[in-house]
Amino acid sequence: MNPSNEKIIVGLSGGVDSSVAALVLLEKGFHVEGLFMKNWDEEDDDKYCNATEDLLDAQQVADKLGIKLHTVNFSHEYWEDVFEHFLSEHKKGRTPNPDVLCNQRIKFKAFLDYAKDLGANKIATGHYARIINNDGHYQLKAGVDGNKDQSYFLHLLNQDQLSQSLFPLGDLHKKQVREIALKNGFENAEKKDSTGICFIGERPFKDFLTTFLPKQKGDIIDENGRFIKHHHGLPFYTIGQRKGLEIGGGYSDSSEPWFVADKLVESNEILAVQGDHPLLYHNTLIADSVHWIDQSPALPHKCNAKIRYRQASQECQVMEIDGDCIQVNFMEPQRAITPGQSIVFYDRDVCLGGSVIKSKSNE
RNA sequence: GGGUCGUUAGCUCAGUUGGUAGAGCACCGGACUUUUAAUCCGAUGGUCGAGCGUUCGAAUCGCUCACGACCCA
Repeated sequence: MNPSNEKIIVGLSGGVDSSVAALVLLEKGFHVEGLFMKNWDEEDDDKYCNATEDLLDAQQVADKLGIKLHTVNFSHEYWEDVFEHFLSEHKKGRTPNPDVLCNQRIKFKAFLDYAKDLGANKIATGHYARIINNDGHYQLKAGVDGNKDQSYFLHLLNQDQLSQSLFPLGDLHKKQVREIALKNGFENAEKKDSTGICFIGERPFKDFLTTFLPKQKGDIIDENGRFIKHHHGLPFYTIGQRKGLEIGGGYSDSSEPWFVADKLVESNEILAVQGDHPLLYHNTLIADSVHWIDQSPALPHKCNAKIRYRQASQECQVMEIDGDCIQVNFMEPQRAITPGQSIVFYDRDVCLGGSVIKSKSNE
């Protein structure tokens, strides 16, 4: 197909990445338009809300590129499809990853549908990942820039979604992207990468959760069941966490820092341990809601996995328990396996899919 | 009633032969990072229980008092 006959709608966030993505597509000859999403309703004077200035940045880039910029508000969809799940998971003592769902339900669903209504053949985003078409089977591959690879967040996409999406930055390094932006006079060329929950942004997480979840105090106990002090509520802690436990000296003979080893939902207790404690390590986990990007590999399957974004891939074996549920055995014990987080599988740089961690154990 | 040992940063403690104080943890800030965390870097923080002495100079010696722990009556 001749690129000039294809209309691509790029998700322009106001950041460098999506801006350069749009530019790359233009240079390839596509007909490009931009779409700015606002998915989190908040007062414009909120100190953490940058939506207004992000839109200005997006508009500046659109003007510079001479493309049309649409805007849309998916706050309702975001709340219902992503945020409510996020809150209910936290209430159950798990640590969810909202951005994984955001991609599946918002950017590559609500956004995709909206773009097609605008006449788009495909959509594009500034993600650092690659899509490979193998005779009609779409593969998701890690971005060439290993430091920025975002395939972890995209592992819930399916064939339909991948077939209608483009990641123009997949073959580029972040450094190159900034250089391109600079060369083209984008005002956001030096803009700091956005972090924090997608669309909500970076803000003090505990304070943020407090506005949505009740504070149910409970006990922090050590491995012998001894009471140490109170905690502020299970949702405000994550397995493996150090900061925020507020455990100073004097609770044991050791002066090593304390970490959350487990969250005991039934008794509303946190189990804390000191230093690089064995209770922080497990070599097996159970996960459900399995999603494979293409066909399911024949199980058991040896591959690599990440139990958190930006973690080095770990060797493991995936075994089927039933259709939706798997067990993963690691070659090396893993620190702080966290229920609610996604485990994402890779064969080399090909992302196979992932699953939501349910529990951890040792064999 | 007598005796011993304690009382130093938010917490637990270290402070050499007396020369106006350090560590770990916690807290705070920054870097990293489209989740939560981890990790790394940095900063704040003490009139050394109180008072009086000895000394050129005391957290460090002496005395008194307060508080705490333990022991003996």
